[in-house]
Amino acid sequence: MTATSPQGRTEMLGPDGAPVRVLVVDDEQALSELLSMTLRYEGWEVRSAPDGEGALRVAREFRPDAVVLDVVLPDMDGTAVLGRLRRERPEVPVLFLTARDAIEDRIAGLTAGGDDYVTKPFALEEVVARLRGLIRRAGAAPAARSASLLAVGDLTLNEDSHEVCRGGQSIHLTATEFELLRYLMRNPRRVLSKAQILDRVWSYDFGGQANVVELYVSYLRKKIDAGRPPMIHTRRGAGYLIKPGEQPTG
Amino acid sequence: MTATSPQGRTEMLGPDGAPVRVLVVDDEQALSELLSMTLRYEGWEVRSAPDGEGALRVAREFRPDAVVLDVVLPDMDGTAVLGRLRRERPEVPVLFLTARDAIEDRIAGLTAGGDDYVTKPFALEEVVARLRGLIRRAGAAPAARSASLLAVGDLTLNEDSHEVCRGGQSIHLTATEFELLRYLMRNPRRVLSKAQILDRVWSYDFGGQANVVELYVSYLRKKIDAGRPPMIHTRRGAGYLIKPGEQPTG
DNA sequence: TGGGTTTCTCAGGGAATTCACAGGCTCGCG
DNA sequence: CGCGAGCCTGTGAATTCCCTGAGAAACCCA
Repeated sequence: MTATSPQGRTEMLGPDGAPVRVLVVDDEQALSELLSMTLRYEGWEVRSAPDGEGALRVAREFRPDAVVLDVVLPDMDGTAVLGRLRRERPEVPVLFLTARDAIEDRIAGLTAGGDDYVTKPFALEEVVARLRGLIRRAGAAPAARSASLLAVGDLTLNEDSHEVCRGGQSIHLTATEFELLRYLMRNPRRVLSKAQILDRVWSYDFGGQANVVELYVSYLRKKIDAGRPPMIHTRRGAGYLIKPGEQPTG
Repeated sequence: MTATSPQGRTEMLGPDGAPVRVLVVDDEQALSELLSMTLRYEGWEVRSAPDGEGALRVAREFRPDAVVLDVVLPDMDGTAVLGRLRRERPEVPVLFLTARDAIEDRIAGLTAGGDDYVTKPFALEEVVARLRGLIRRAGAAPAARSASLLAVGDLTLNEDSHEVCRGGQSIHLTATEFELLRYLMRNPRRVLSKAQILDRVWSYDFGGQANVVELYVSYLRKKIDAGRPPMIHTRRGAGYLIKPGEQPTG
């Protein structure tokens, strides 16, 4: 189900070893494309539809392993799409996209069966992570729904419990700090520019100063690297990267 | 996917073994030509368009493997071009060109998946490097997105982590030093004139003295060659070249 | 509604980097 | 052997880039 490369980056495969298929349903074209491209880059096969009817049509022949579904669609509402989708593919997990101020209990109703949701405007890293979680849990036998654990050196990050430890010691992070660390840890030993980080960790409509990234790197360092061999490194003029703290080798 | 010529220069080939096709979209003619020339010299097949409409027309029949896209175009903005481009070629990676001070609000959310960007004024070597990265990663499965490693003798340069080692020992370089070394190492055993180096490693609007090149070669030697068989050589009146340090064959 | 938490802006300070300048050195040629 | 163009490199100034403290605004939870 999951293959690990020499670099430690993992690629998800479907039940039959073929790439996972994801259906994106959203009527905002720009958003739909942003999502599709991002998910493709994760190695998934992606199809998209702009409305409920289209979604059902595509789903029938594409047979997706997961669906990203905007709750508000031009022709029918999320509940209806979900219902008719489930009639044909009862087991497919769904990630809902919803406005921030959506009615709470309605979402609760929608996501009853192990589904999940993110609120707009979302961070791409968030969507990818949730979708990975859904797919992983849907594919694994109920007893074997293992947590997905990222590790770099003596630093570990549990994507399910949001637990972060360094050297066995638990560390509390805020949501943004966690997201940033996850992105770094999913790309160990790779220089990530501030703009790249901004694009993936902050919501797509963030219009603020680029130095929030610096700020949050600073926060992370205080919590992760304090009094220890530093793992978060600055490449001046290029960006940041995370790698195991080198033990002084003689 | 990558063939090595007798000189050690590597040439990229597309998925089908044919040369990689790149589409350049920029309305500044001088810049567009500069880019096209440079990319052609890399061994790629290049077409260009001055505006969004032209870009879409060319893309349709040229079927590029990658696109270099100026965010600001006369007829429509980068987002619109991107959207319509993606509708026809969903998987094509895009390298955005943007003004330095437009990073925050324009690019945020634009660089989905594997896309990337450079800010004007850029160094040609930077554009080529990023484009190579995009094409390489777009062709590879996510798990196989290995780092691209340049090596000359016992000197290695990792383009992902920006790590440079000689004889297993890590060496810290500044951004400009790194860029210069990369250019040298991508052209081992080949004499590069100071003018060539200036054109590729420094931004195209650099207006300073030509002896910055001498200066930075000097810096590099101190870090790379210090107390070791020299790898960076001067060809008086011609330029510089890098080659493996000869072991004294006495 | 109120207090604690989190996110983010702003600005000052500090350090790394870039670059010009200029004097000294070297190589190659006459 | 001596000269001059071309190259090397020390010095130092200006700049850019990054870090971080302080505080305002937004958010969350009871």
